Amino acid sequence: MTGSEHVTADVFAALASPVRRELTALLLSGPRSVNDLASHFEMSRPSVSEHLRVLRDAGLVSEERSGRRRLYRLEAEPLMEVSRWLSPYERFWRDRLAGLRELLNEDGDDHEH
Amino acid sequence: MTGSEHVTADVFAALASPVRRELTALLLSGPRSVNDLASHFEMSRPSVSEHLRVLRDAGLVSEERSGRRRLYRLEAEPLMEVSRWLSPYERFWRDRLAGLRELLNEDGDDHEH
DNA sequence: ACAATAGGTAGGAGATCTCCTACGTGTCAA
DNA sequence: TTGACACGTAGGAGATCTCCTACCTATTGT
Repeated sequence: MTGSEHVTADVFAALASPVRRELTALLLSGPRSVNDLASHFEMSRPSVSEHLRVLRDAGLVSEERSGRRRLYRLEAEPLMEVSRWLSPYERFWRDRLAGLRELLNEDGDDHEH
Repeated sequence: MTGSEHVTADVFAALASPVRRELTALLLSGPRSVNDLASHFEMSRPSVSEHLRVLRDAGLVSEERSGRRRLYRLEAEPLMEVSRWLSPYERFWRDRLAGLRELLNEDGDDHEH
């Protein structure tokens, strides 16, 4: 049992591509159609479609059909999982920073005038 | 300028592999040697070395030579960058949850007895 | 000095990723 | 209905990833 690894698995893989991170960033401002999204990239529209499929498979976006267009919408859950995955590491670097501050305080004591 | 994309770039790619996420998890408890790390995997030690190289290139770990061993240590900075990358999305899902709560409250009003 | 230990590197096989162009499907407007 | 539009899918070329087995170097203990 790898615990949280199961769910987080392909979310990280999906976010590994700069194009897909840019897509999620574009969707922060609200749902958008494929052509709208594709217009922000140099690459062909079908390629953007494929990136959207990867994001969809990871649960990061959902699609809603509206006439002949499809609106892609950002989904929060997988991102919350990334946040949860990150939390032990947050504790880790907080401890590091705390240790650093302590060290600086000792140094400050030495140099008090 | 893609802003935060620059630094975050290969960090996400490095974390895309389950093996490498497992490696960083192992390093949470402190620095470890390569053999120590490799013993937790089915795969060959050279392959683990390669994964460590990817993590090192992303700045996620550093190596310290100690005799004939090399201790790998988790580095906080790249993880903090992931956290910073995540923060606009945190705002996004907080808004979503707030909207959901509001909806539930309205629903509660309808059902008051 | 020599064998054993710790670990990186080379080279390659096979899988996967990323992009393309062509083409198919559903929907709207005239 | 017919053409234009919005989008997905197929198939394939080339790059990259992931793992392996050699093999090499540096360090330690005897």
